[in-house]
Amino acid sequence: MSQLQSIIQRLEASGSRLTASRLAVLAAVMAQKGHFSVEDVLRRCPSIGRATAFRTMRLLAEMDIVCRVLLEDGSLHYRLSRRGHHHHLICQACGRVEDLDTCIVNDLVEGLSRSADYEIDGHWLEFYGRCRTCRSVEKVAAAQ
Amino acid sequence: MSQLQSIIQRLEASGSRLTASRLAVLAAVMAQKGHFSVEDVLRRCPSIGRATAFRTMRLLAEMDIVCRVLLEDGSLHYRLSRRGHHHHLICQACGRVEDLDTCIVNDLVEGLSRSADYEIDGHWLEFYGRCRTCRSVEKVAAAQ
DNA sequence: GAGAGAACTGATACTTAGTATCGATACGTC
DNA sequence: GACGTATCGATACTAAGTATCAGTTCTCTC
Repeated sequence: MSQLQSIIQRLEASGSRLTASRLAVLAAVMAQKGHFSVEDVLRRCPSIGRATAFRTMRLLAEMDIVCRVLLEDGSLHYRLSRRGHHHHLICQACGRVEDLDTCIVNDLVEGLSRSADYEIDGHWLEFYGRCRTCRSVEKVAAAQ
Repeated sequence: MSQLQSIIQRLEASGSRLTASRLAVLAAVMAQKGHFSVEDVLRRCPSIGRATAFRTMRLLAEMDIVCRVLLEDGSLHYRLSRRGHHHHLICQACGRVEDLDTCIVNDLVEGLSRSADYEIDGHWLEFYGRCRTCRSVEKVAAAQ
């Protein structure tokens, strides 16, 4: 089953209607390579209303079909999601996002809950840096 | 030396002028108990221009006098900063923020740099939950 | 198939957070 | 005092997202 089919199944199973607008947004989302803003989606689907785009993105985020990516400047982007809780490594040079397979702060959360006597039920974690490819390119450029 | 005096010294040492507006913003920042938005500062200093408030907060953030606090909904607040890189534990019930003494992801960053072959030079990390006080209050309320 | 009700739509106005611009003013230095 | 720079508040603007609303489409029931 293709990724699109699987998403469509999940949408239908949740009781949401599969409308033309939603399919258009879905297609735009799947056409994006890395992370993107709602404005990017709107640019790809100019016939879709602004409110509908935001509504649909919120729906997709709630269903864990897309996930939110927080950029270093604080702006919020989206990205087709692998399912389940995970974190991102974002290349500041090319914008490419890598998913971290598991949530690597679970141990930290447990330790903190005990030591700080907090009930921790959420966290934000994003890493920023430079991927291998961009680093090699920079090295080559610097050597010239 | 009081905290205010120390901040004033740092501002002067950086070559920034110590104007009435900046002192007013500083006073408003120090009067806030937890995290706050620029709008909160503006409410406390109604005579200060909007642009000036944003400018001054940016200056204070750059000088590490305040730090940015990312709320779970993605909105950006500020908070009088302990110096140096650190993270926050934010109580969703009362809004209180606790500072985590050290950056607890340094080891993670190092491991990731090696395993993912990334040069990691920044990260966002915030924890959300319920502090001890709020949890006790909830327990009492639930028992009644 | 008709009708009712819910889900969904795009248009639009609005809110919120932050930036850009600009002429006025204050300050430091000579 | 003159001059240059830093800073100011007012204001208009932008970007991102929400609220509202009348119209449309879908689904369900009869």
